[in-house]
Parts: sequence; C-alpha cells; structure tokens
Amino acid sequence: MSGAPGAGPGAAHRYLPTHASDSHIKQDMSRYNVKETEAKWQAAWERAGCFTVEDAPDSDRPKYYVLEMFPYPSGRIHMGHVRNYTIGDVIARYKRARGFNVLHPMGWDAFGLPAENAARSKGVHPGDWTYQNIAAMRDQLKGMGLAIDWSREIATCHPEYYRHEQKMFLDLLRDGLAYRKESWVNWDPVDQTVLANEQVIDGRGWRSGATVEQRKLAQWCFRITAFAEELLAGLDGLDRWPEKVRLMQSNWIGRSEGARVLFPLNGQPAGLAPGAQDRLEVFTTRPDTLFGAAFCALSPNHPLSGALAAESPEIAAFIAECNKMGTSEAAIETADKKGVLTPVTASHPFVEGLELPVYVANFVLMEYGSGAIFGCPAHDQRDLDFARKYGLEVRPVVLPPGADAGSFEIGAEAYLGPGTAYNSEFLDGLEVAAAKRAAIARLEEQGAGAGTVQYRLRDWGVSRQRYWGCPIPVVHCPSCGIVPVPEAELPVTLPRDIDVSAAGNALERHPSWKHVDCPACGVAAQRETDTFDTFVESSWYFARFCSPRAEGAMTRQAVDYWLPVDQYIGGIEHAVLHLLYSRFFVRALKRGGYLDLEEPFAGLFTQGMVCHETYQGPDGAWLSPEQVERGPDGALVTADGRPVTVGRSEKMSKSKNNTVDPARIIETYGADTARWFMLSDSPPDRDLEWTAAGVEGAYRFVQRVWRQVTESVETLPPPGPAPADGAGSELRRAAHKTIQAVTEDIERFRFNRAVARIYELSNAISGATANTARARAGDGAGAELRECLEILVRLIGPMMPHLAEELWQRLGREGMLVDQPWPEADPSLTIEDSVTLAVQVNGKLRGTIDLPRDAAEDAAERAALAEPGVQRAMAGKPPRKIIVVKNRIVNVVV
RNA sequence: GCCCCUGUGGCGGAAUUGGUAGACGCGACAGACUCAAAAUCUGUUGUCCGCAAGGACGUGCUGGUUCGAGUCCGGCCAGGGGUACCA
Repeated sequence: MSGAPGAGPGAAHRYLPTHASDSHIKQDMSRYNVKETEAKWQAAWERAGCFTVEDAPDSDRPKYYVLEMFPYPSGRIHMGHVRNYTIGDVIARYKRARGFNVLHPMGWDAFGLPAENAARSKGVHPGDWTYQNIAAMRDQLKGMGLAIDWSREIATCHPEYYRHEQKMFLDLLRDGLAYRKESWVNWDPVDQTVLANEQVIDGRGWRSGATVEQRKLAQWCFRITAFAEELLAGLDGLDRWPEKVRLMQSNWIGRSEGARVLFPLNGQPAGLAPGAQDRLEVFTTRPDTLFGAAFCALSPNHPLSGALAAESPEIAAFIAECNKMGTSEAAIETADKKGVLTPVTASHPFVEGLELPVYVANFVLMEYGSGAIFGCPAHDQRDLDFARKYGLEVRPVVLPPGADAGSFEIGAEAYLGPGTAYNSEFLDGLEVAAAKRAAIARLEEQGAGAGTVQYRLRDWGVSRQRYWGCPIPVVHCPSCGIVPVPEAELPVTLPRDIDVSAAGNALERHPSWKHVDCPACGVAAQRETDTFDTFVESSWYFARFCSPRAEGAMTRQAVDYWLPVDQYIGGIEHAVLHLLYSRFFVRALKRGGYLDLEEPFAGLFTQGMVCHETYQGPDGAWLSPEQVERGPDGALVTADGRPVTVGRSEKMSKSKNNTVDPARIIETYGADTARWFMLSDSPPDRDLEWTAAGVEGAYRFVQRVWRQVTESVETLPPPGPAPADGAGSELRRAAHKTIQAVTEDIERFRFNRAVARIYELSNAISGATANTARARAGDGAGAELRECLEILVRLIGPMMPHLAEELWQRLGREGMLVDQPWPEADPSLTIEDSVTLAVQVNGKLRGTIDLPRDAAEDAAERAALAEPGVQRAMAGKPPRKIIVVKNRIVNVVV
C-alpha cells in the first residue's frame, strides 16, 4: 500500500508521506486502503461498461451530454485538468443517477505549437511526442476514476479526425465562408516564422531575439463576420451561460451603428490607382459631431499611408516606428497618441472650403472600419489627446443639458454625454440621436456617405505557418490559381520525414511534399503549406464525439440525438475565442448540411484557476512547493535550511515553479481525496487555492467516513427498505434535509456548499452514534442509522466514487452504487414546524424568538415585544412602527 | 488603454438573493486517550471593553437609498482574466 501521509512537522509542506509514520499505519487494519480500492472499482466499472453509450440509442431515458474542454496532450495532467474533470464527473455521475442517458467522452486537442517546440529542443518527432503524451495522460485520467466512455476517445492529429475537417473546409470554400486575404503579421526574420503577440517581447522574437517586423501575408480566413448579427442575437437564447461570458462575446462582436463618410481629398500623391483615393472613407459612430471635426487620421497600414510614405522619408520612418509596436490591441491602445502630418487635406462634406489636415496616426486600426477616422477633439478622448498634442482646434458641438453655449468649454476631458447639437448649422438644437439621423440623411442626400452598421469582430484568420497542424487542402496552380484538393484524395496527410531543427515552416522546406500536379489542369503546382489554427479542430470535436467512428464526420442520427452539449465545462480563458468560433462553425456546418443546430453548448460553466503560494530562495530563484518545508521555528525553509520568501498565491505555472503534480497527490492520497479537495472550500467558478493542509483535511474525511461506516456495519440490521414511518429522529430529519440541500447544490454547481452539508451530516451521525449505544442494538434506531449512513454514502457517490462504491458493498448492498438511483428526500422530514425569528430594534439585533411556522403577524409582534433584550433596547419608548417578515424577522422602530 | 470578474475572521469560504454576518473546512489553543508521540475524540476560537451580565465595532475605501445593506445605486482603490498566431 502507499504510505499514508503523516502530519508531523514538515509534512504539511512536502506533499510526500512521512515515511517515519508508515509502520504503524501498516499495522492499523482499520485504515482504508486507497490504492487497492480505487483500482478495484475502476476495473469493475470498466468491466461492466457502465459509461459506454450508443451513437444513436433507442432509449426512453432523456439524454444528457456532459463535456469538459478536452486537454492539450502536454504529457502530464495538471491541477487545472483535475478540477475541470472532477466537476464534469460529478455532473455526469449525478445525472446518470437521476436517470439520464449520459454521454461523457474524452479526447485530445493534439495539434499545436508545443509539439514542434519539443521536437526542436528534444529531437523527438512531434507525432511521437504527442502520442506518447496521450498514452501517459490517458493513464493518469483513468486513475482519477472518471465516468467516461473511453471507447469514444479521439485525437485531432489523427488523419481519421482531420480528414473530415479538410472536407469541411472545402464545403466552407464552396459556400463562400472561406477566402484568402492579406493581413499583417509579426514576422521573426531569424526563425522565419510568424509570432503570436505573446511571443513578441519588447519588439523582439521570444526565441531568436531578432527585431520583429510587420509583414503582409496572404492568409486563409473564415467569414465569421457573415454571422456577426446572428452570433450576437443568439446570445440572448443562451440562458444557461454565465452572464459575463455573454457580455464578453457581445463586446467582442462589438456592434455599433454609425456612418461611412467620404471626404474628398486634395494633394494626394501620384502612384495610386486612378480614382482609388479621390475620396477618403472614414467610419464614425458620431456623425452628429461632424461640425467639430478638426482633422482626419489614417492607419499606418492604410494604402494611402503607404503611398505617402513612398514620397516622404518622415512618414515612412513614422510607419516603421508604428510597426515596431506589434499588432496587439493592448500595445496600440496604451501607446502615446502620435501622428505625422501629411501634405494631403480632406474637404469637410458640410462646410464649403474647410480643409482638414490629414495625419497618419498610431492609434487608428486598419482592421476596424475603413482604417481611417475623422477626429472631433471635443467629443472623443483620443482625438482630444491628439489635438492638444498637435495644437488643433477643439470646438464643442454638443452642449450638455443645462450648460451655457457661450461659456461651455472642453478642458482635459472630452464630453461624451448627452446634449443638443450647436455650432453645427442644420443640426443645431437636435438631441444627439436625432442629430445623428439628420447628419446621415444629409450625407446620403449629398452622396457623401451613408448610415451603416459596423462590427468590431474581424474574420477569423486560420492560416498557420506550422508543421504540426491540419494541412489546408488546396493546391496553388500557376495557371488555375487556387484549386481545392478533390474529395477523393483526402486526407492530405502530413509527411513524417521532416526537419524541425531549421528555421521556418518544415512543410514549406520539405523536399517533395508540396510538389504536386494541379488537380484541375495537371501542370506542376504546389500544395498549400499552411496548416489550420488549432481552434478549427476544437470547433467541432463535440460533434465528432457523438459518432466518433463514423465513416463521415458525424452521423445525423447521432448528432440529432446527442447535440447540443447540455453542459460544457472549461476555463474562463476560453470565454471569447474558442466558444465564439465553435458557435460560428456549427452554423457553417449547418449550411453544409452536416447537422441542424445553431448553438453547440446549451449550458456553460466556467471554472476558476488553480493557484498556489509562490516561494523564492535567498537567490531569488523560484522554489517548488516540494522544495520547501517548515523549519523548527515554524518559518519556511529549503531542505538545506536556507530561508524562503513566501509570495502571493498565483495561478500554477512552470514559470513561477508553483505547480503541484496531481499524479503525486493521487499516488499518495488517492483520487477521491484529490477530487474531494477540488470540490470543497472554493466555489467552482472562482480561483482555488491549493494547500497541503487542505489536502490533508480532505484525506482525513475520507478516512473518517470509512471508519464511520465500517465501525457501525457489524451492528446494523441487514439491508432493507427505509423505515416507513414518516416521523423520525433529529438525525433522520437531518439526513433528509441533507439530501434536499445537496441535490439543489449540485444542480446549481455549488459543490463547496454540498461538501459542507455532507460534513454536517457526518458530524450529526457521529454525535448520534456516540450518544445512543442503543442504536446498535437492532431496534428501530439501528434501521435509522443504516438509512442515514446509506444516504451519506450515496450523496458522496458522484464526488468520491471509489470510497462510496466500497462502502456500499460493505453495507451489504447488492449491485454497484453507480447503478443506484439518486436518493429522494421525504418531504415530511424536511419541513420544521417551528422557526426562529430575529428581533431587531432600529435595525439592530436584540434577541430571537421561536414561533410556530407561519405564525400570525400579531403573534410575532407580541412575542418580539416581550423579549427582555428588546425591552431593554426600547428603553420604555413606544414603538413607532413594527415590521414583520413572516418566518424571518421582526424589526421594532422606536 | 478597452472589456469582464473579484474583494467578508489568522486562511479557504457561507449567508435562504434586501432580513440573526462568519455555516462548513483549515489553522491555532486547551483537554481526554497514550510511557511518549502519531492518529482519534471533546471543547474554545471576528476585534475591542467588561469578573460577568452585557455592550461597542465589524464584509477593500467613500457617499447614498432603506425600518433594515456583505447583498441595491454613485465615486474611488487593489488584485485577476481577455485583448484576435499559447491552448
């Protein structure tokens, strides 16, 4: 057996059993043998096929699809996984006990950059590395005792998975939902690769250290913006999603109404396509402030900026500087607002003869609107900052309610509030909304613009210049252009013989892979060497799980039966991208005839992160929790006695070295302990702080429940039906109230409360058995104790399934607990007929009174006024008012 | 910068959704058992004043609404997540 943890000094911070205490434990037969028991029941569930379901069952049980976000196979499970899969498993087991036909599958998000990084640093093939990791992690997950249908396991890097994705891409291409677009990327000139914003540190590539350039690259895009309105409207129906996630998605889509305005240009450079830049198109949400316009500004990536740069070294230098900033929104928004004046001017559409200066400015995004703005300093903060810096006019054109037109001035802050237009000719006197409408009407009349709806959402760029991803199935032909790979030739598989050590994309450099004949005309052509963003795989895996071995991507019967996912569970970090992409992809698949569904996830739960204290040694190096122990004086020290600085609790990460390996915890304490600790204390949507002491506490409870049942079982009457008598002792009432509370808590994802209620029941059982030795004697009290112990065991079933299963058996029950229905509370035992009311005087608590449930108001008043504490506080003053809230509170106002 | 979330004892958290703040767990302290320790069991444990009875204060800060605010509203402060090629 594994050494049970001791609690001697040091153990609390070592996560290892104190071997000194092993010997006595080995002799102590009353201890629960965690390791043996957990293995025994995992094998029993597997043998019985408890969690295996059919693709399209003919069942009268209602279906329930529980899904946790599938893991990236990094090699070992981490605590975030343990938390995620524990939560999902509680739901899966609970719903199963409630009579649902539960689908609970598992798979691997197996493409991605870490495999290539590992290949580079360790010399392993990305595929081998990935499959080895999958094997290791599968074992670890199985050790958690999850109620998963392992026969449905999938890995996205397997051609049997991604060939369907390639087919889907061809359908998207056919349906006009996939297209090619030029876009700007971070380019590392040394590694010859595109970098994510997070890989650009101070303008340099994370690995090469080279200065990052902005490059324009032709990339495959999915037309998610075609669904912008639908994805926004669909959020309303997702009533089992957290409000905050819906809000984040809504903000991400960023619908705004406004106008496109065309400013005639003067003095534009030569070299532009004729007529292409006669007029500058800008987007604005504030057409009502057009009369306050002081300038126009172009994105550094705007075509006109490029043309101007060709003639002006100053502009070219400015653009080069902007490009160093990177492409991240945060970098652009937090940078100092800067610009450079161009020789071009823009004519105001409403004011004859007014020429506005045109700048190239670092805060204008090419990706949003038309890549150009007009600036109204008085009513936009960025424009104001810019105007102050370059000495431009600040002319207010919206007068706040009650302000005086003669004296209203703009100081350091732009005025963004409501008001009426002034200094604005034909708009004068109109409220903001009316002024917007009037301005748009005039623009349309003059042919100088139009009302429009703009989204912040951009199309989804799916091209990645990587090897370890799903190949994009097209061929570039010198005569035909882009030619889809014929369906019969799918899948386009990755070559195995690649060289990952050199810079650039291994697919691009492969000697033969990309050279093919054009499927259309037969001339020598080249395969697309980009692979998909891994978010593409995760946008449909939940559908594949419904019929994972189907010849096609999915069968209609299976997806019609199982989808949508009833409960999806994962980290909040996926609140926008993964979830929005999946919502889009399902709509695209619907167009392609794959399924008939809009929303993939009917219910969503976002869990918090797992955190741990951070430790640093005297040299500042981050120490892992295993390197830290408690010294003789109680302070934390390293194994060789050096002092340790304890830092704030932070998300477990390799960089802070504050991770705790779940495998070690499960090895030492068992899966049930790890699961129980994950569920206790912290609400699942909040961050959880992992502590050694907390694990010890969870482990103590495992042992305690074990003793509670096994020590009583000899004296209990044999298994039978529950006592029929509706009346019952305090203990019996407590047990039935616990059923009710735990059921409600699980339904509402309040596992920490459920855990607290189970502790209470366990405490109540201890108290009762200690008080009444008679309970063992075999009369009615014995049957009652049996009922309460069985309730305890059944309630912990979804949370600590191994322990519960073992105790169910030891209680002499036939069959496995996993096949038992969820316990039902007897309503006659859960309602008390007496209640305690708080009594306040002027809102301060002065006593409590016990009254029959639903007692009349005047009875409550009389009882309250008779309380000695109440009379003392009233000090002889007559009550002015008495508020009575039935069964709750009486407040006497004097 | 922008969007979103969080803030309650020594610690994790609970509070019937506007009605007894601190359930339950951890830690600490005291006691029982033991030759001793571990394990286990019992009790105490928000702060301050008081021998006690009892009282005052108390949910990041600040102002408000209310008979009554941890909960609702305004303004701030601090920490975290996302910010489009990490997954």
